[in-house]
Amino acid sequence: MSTTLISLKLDSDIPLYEQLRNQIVLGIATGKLQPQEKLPTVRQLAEELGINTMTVNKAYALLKQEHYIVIDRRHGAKVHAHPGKAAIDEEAADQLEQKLELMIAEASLQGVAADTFYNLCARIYSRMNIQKA
Amino acid sequence: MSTTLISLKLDSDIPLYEQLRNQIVLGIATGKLQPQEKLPTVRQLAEELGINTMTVNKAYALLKQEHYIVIDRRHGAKVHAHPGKAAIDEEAADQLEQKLELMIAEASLQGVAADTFYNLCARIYSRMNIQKA
Amino acid sequence: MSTTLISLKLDSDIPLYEQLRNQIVLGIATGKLQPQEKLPTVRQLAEELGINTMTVNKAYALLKQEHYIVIDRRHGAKVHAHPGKAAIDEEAADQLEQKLELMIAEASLQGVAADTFYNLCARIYSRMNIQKA
Amino acid sequence: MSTTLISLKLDSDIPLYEQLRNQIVLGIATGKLQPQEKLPTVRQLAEELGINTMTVNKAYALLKQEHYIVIDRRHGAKVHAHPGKAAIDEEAADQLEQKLELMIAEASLQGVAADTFYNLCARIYSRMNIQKA
DNA sequence: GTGGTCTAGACCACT
DNA sequence: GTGGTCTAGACCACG
Repeated sequence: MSTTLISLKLDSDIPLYEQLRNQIVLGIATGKLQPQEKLPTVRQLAEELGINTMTVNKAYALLKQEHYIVIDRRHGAKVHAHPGKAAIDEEAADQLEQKLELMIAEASLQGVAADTFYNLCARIYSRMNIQKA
Repeated sequence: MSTTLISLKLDSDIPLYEQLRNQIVLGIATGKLQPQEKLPTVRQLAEELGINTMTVNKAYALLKQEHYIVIDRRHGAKVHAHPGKAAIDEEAADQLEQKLELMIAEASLQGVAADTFYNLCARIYSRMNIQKA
Repeated sequence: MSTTLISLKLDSDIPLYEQLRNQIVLGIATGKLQPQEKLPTVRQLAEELGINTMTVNKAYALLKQEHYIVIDRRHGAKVHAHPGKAAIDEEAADQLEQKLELMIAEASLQGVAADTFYNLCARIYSRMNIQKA
Repeated sequence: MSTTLISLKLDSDIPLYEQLRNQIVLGIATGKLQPQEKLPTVRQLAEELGINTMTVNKAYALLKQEHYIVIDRRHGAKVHAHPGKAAIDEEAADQLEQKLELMIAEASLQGVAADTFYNLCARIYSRMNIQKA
């Protein structure tokens, strides 16, 4: 993983560990991080980013819990082998719908029409190398 | 406003004032709260929800700052008259794109295909009474 | 006084009585309200603006206290005869300086250069019919 | 930051959190607070000033929202790096003009001539270390 | 140790 | 009656 993938904003409202988690998720979805690819060790990544190892640790633990990565004692952390394999559970689906609903509501009230919103989605999809589930 | 509109989860990781803000935004976007409609007073809502007035106050202040509602000294808080009037600024557009990108990435990795995602969007749009700007 | 002079924003952060006071002060400074000119009665103005008489009353009392108007029991409220006559007292001068200092500070931090600021002042002066003191 | 920078008037009609915000803005504009400089912690400042932490918190939140300061989760609040970078938006410009108009009107009616007013501005500008944008 | 959130209860300004 | 402000003191999330 080239570290240029990760850029943290220290003064963001989003916690560092969450920014880190988000960017790794994005990396996986876009194919910049390949299935089975080895991630840097907690210590390496922490040093490169200039942040606390605890913070990286928390991000990795979260990613593991969400099945985005697997942690192997012998080889460290690796991207999960089968992206999209885990069928979406009902809870995650609900949460997705709620978040999307709020986002669409906000966009609409700011004057973003449905067409514009769909176009934006399409643009995002096209620039992601979405892995077939 | 029927209070059934609002339901707070006390054990959520989203702050109460933000949950409140989100649900009011949703109420406006879906037309359950009409433009110019009067919102409950800070005290009323706080009592009904069993939370502190300061918490409601913070939510109202946030909504006011975002121009979702206006505060009339004589009659309390009201839904803003012109939903969708305020043109989206560049910063908000960027933020929308980033949030949407992450959401699409997560959905994809959970096996939600683009088609499914678009259908979900369509369903959300159809149940909102999007106000013409 | 033509009432078109006054326009209140019911949802402003500035109290109604203060908005009213400000606009009358502006009217006097720009010459739209002439020295000795009779102001509407409290009741008239309140009705025209659709606000409470107490609010108008408070504005008039404030203007009287600041010597912008005089209140004559027989003829109601009138604009003070000698605008600019009352020499500025030290307290008012201090207050002016502090307010101006804060305003200049904010403007500067928002990227308004001194030149731009002076131009703005000049424009304001030119569109006021400043009465000779 | 030397605390002598801040002096609150408990009996003022300006809220404490706003006085605090104003004085910090002034400190930044005058260069007494340098870009990137660390501000006292919420607790420290509250104790020094003898006020509640929530009040300081509110002032900091306001300054953050206005982009005067940034909050770094690791080290607390700091003065923003680029003073004057954010271009003034139309709304802020309008508000500045209105406030300045009222101020000039009041000054004129108190016998402050245009020359005197310009001199006052010049004095204020000269004692500020206006940062180049 | 930092800021962020929340509570219970009080007082004030505005209309 | 409304929202706005402030306090004292508590707990939590983040790093």
